[in-house]
Amino acid sequence: MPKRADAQRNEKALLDAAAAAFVESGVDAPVRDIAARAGVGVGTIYRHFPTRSDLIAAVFRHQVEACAEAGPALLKSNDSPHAALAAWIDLFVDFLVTKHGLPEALHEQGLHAYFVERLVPVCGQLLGAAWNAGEITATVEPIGLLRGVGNLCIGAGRDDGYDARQMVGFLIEGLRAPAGSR
Amino acid sequence: MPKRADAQRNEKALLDAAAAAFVESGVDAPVRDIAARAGVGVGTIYRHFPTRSDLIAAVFRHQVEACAEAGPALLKSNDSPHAALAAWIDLFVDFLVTKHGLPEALHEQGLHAYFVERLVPVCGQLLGAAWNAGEITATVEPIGLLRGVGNLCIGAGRDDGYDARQMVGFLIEGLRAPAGSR
DNA sequence: CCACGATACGGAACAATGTTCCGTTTGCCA
DNA sequence: TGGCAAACGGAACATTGTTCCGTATCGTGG
Repeated sequence: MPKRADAQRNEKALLDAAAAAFVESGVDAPVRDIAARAGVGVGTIYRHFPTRSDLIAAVFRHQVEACAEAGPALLKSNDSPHAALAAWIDLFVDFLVTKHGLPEALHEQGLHAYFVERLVPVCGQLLGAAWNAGEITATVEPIGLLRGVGNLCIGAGRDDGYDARQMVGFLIEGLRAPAGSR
Repeated sequence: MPKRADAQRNEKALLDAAAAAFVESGVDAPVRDIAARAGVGVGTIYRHFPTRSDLIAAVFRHQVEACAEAGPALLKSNDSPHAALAAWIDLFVDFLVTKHGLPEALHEQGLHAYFVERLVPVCGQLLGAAWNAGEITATVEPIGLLRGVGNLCIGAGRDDGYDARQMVGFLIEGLRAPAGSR
């Protein structure tokens, strides 16, 4: 049976309010603020999203999806698999650095599971292709690489002297270094 | 004028208690737990260490100091400045990965300031030497590199599939990549 | 059109945590 | 030993995520 009309309305209002709050105050925006913005009580949030992480995941689902789907496409449109991997990671970084607080939130239980489930297979495919092409000789777990990149994005966009994109660039470039030099 | 005897005693008890709590529960150990361990009230903690970050900094001061002092020595004992840098970063990583929660805490205001103040100059010296030797061609801010390494250490030592040391290895190796390939 | 049961809602209440405040206790010196 | 500055303890406050339950609302069967 379909949800009640008010429930559907509230869910959408919550997603909109959360998105707005995340833009304005970062992903750490307090649950109460989001509830107030949506004009509902906190209980309503928790009925729709059992955990703050679930709400965050729901808000960003579309963008994560888009990122995941871009993987195979990049593999086709790039001559070198390593270049495709670099381009894909770039997309991931673009996504992360524009969401204040998301990279740090990525360590929360539920959110972490969601990102891993959706993105690790894609990363694995790109990494595997680069390995097969001989562009990478080290044994790297897809999940390890993604977590590394996610971690490097922590604190990006505070315009102090930290350039997450540059650091990710080094990391990806380092993957290519010949085994002998490591 | 020297501190009162009980104050001195309590400060030492607090440092010991905090160190023990950090080993057992990580750097996130609640202030109340530390106070209880030391047999003092929370007010006493705040009189000695205005902020939790100050307490953390105090507990690890010796190790940070040792790390900082190792920099110039490594520069002398290594043929290549890049190798010295790698060795020094290794020391830093060793320090971080053995302290549950420290890398994430590194973003707290006071703690961050302390680490930056003490370690950035050392990192800058190693980085400068590698640059002068032509082993690094990119322009990298010492603070950026340190933050990157610190970030990569987040979540290390939970023995899930994340190998912070490996990621840091890639990052440092990536510094060396010729400018044309970036 | 209305009553009624299932569904959903609101927000008070709880737990955990960092931090502040202030009445009380204690060390030290004259 | 008396007194006071220094230090103490822990209750109290603010901020969070989360849970709970009495109340309001929706939608359907009559």
